[in-house]
Amino acid sequence: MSDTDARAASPVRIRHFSRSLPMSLLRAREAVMRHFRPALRRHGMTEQQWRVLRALMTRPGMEVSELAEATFLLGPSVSRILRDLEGLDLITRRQDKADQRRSIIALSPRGEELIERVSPQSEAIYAEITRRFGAQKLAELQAMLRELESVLSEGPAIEGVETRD
Amino acid sequence: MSDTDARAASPVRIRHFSRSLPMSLLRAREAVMRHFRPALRRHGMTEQQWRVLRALMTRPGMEVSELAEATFLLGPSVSRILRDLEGLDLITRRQDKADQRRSIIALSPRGEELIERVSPQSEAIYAEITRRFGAQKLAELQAMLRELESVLSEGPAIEGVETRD
DNA sequence: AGAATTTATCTAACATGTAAAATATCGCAA
DNA sequence: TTGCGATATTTTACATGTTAGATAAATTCT
Repeated sequence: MSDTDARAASPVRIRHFSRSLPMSLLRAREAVMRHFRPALRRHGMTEQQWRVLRALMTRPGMEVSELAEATFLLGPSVSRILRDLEGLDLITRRQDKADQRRSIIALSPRGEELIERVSPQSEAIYAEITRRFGAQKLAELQAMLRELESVLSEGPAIEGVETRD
Repeated sequence: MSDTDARAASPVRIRHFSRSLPMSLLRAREAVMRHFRPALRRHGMTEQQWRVLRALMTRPGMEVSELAEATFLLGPSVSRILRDLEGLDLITRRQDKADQRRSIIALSPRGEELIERVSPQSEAIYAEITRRFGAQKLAELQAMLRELESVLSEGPAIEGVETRD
């Protein structure tokens, strides 16, 4: 859903919403991801699989719910992706002895190899993005994004008029 | 794909990538969209359908490729969404007499009614987002996002090392 | 001890993202 | 006039986003 200007009598009643906030965020993200995607494809990996593998690098083992949070993926998506990664022998899964509802997910040796091969390219791309945009500006943008997220996640949900259940 | 710090010998070899640029953009967008989604659901509409209908408000008729650009949706997605919207009687489709390959898409009367009902809620939500974050800061954020997109869309694609076809 | 509630994860179903390919139409050169 | 390349859109196939619900295990209460 996009933002709108105040209703006006002009023919263009709502600003061109490709410049709304959600759209701007989407376009910016696509402009960034477009550069990473080819490298991922060369290694037969999707963006979401990469996010999972990257998250698993940070610790020797993670629970599924932790992975969902770290990767910002929905639960059902993580379940399916883990199923595929397990089939590709890129991760291992074991049950938590203390709580059998939980699984502990870890990188397999093959998964670690793949990460080793992809990481240098990922870093190189990010370095070039930083160079083009400017490290100072990037830090400012990150701070603003963090603040936007924080401001909107605190306090009550915003509802439109005519709320009904 | 996420950003990375320079390789380090520390145990945390790559920064927690939930704070990478792509992830930050994704989280920020979700923080915004989370407030819009309930209102859309109350009208039985998905976010993408709303984007298409909103785009159609700006002109009496649009081509499919124009719609894809205005809504930042991929061609196959637009095709499917238009099929569904047509089935819901929210849009009309006619062939361009000058070029029969092209379709001209327009809002139907029902579509216009729906937009009239949803728009006030959308605007109210956006106004509250603006109030919470600050209009000045929002403008700055928009400008930075636009610049990021511009910087990354000009010049050559960035490729990682070991490029091979 | 047993029942009820809560929690963690997975599955189902459908919409959309994405890459590749197919189909129809148009424009241009020979 | 015909053939070829380009263009616009749709379709196919598969991955993921999303909501809702199912299953299994743990915790809490009676």
